[in-house]
Amino acid sequence: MPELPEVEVVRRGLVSWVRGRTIESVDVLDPRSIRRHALGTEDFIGNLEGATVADVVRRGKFLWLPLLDASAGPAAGGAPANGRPAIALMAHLGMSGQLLVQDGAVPDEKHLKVRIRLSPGDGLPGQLRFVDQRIFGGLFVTSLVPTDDGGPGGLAESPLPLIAEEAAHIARDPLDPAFSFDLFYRRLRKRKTGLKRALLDQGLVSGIGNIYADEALWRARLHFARPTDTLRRAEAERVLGSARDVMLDALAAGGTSFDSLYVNVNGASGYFDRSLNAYGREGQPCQRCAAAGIHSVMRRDQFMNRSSHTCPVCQPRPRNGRW
DNA sequence: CATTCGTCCTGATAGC
DNA sequence: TGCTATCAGGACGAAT
Repeated sequence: MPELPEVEVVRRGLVSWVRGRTIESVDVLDPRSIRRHALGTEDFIGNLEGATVADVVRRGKFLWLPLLDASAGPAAGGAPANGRPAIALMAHLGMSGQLLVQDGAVPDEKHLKVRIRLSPGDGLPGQLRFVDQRIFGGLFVTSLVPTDDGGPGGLAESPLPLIAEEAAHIARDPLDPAFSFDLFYRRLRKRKTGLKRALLDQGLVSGIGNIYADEALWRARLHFARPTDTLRRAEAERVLGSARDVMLDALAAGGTSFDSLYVNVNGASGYFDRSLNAYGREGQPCQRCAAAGIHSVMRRDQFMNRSSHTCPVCQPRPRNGRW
């Protein structure tokens, strides 16, 4: 389940393999994987073929490749005179999406959805492949628009102050140097909802999914149903700091691979799942309580149609909790 | 307006 | 063995 650290691992991997290369041809093997491209398969392919990958940029869990259109100079019309990319290939990995850099001789993956053939590079693999089992993820082409907040964000600031239109509503993430805690806290306090709902809301803070939400809440000793409008500043700082720390740890470990669906661009899994303290630990002792000599068993609750893992001792349920 | 809910999907697994 | 039911969940549009 790719969340921010996993997407960032993919982004870093892609940069060295695809930046500066030209898209020669595209096969859409399953149109469901480009359903967010409203104009259809032909238009999708037409936008990509002949374009050159200028960069690989991320905001939250959205990843995109700004494209330079070689066929369209100022004379061809439609292209920006300053030579800046106007469109991007957008990717979201959803639940099970993978972006793999593969040699063309490698047999098609079972769930290969889109194949992108790249211009020959010096010993570089020839294809970028989008593989997705559950089809919650997808690819589409989108416009690049000016950002109103200084840049796309992420860990590697793009030199271009442009953001993919479909990612413009997404908030900055806790690892982003330009993330504003004050803005986050102000907006959090106005919400009438539970803390985990807020952490999962990509418009408030991005990059956090179910796994890292549970880990951040556990580290901060806060319950998922805690009403956001009662959170003290120190508590909000604690949970945001925990989210940042756990995602930095995961990034250093190459990402989490809980069920082997997530892999980096070379198909290798991260190993952060060995370090999880909450997610998937139902019925096992709470590590923090055990270290303090207290007996406590991690529990799992259904919440928002997904699982939430908490320690009943160090993350007590609030009396006026909001599910 | 803010918030919550239903929907999209497949494969692993449990239970009979 | 082979069937069915259940579960996993990110993001968006619809509903409240």
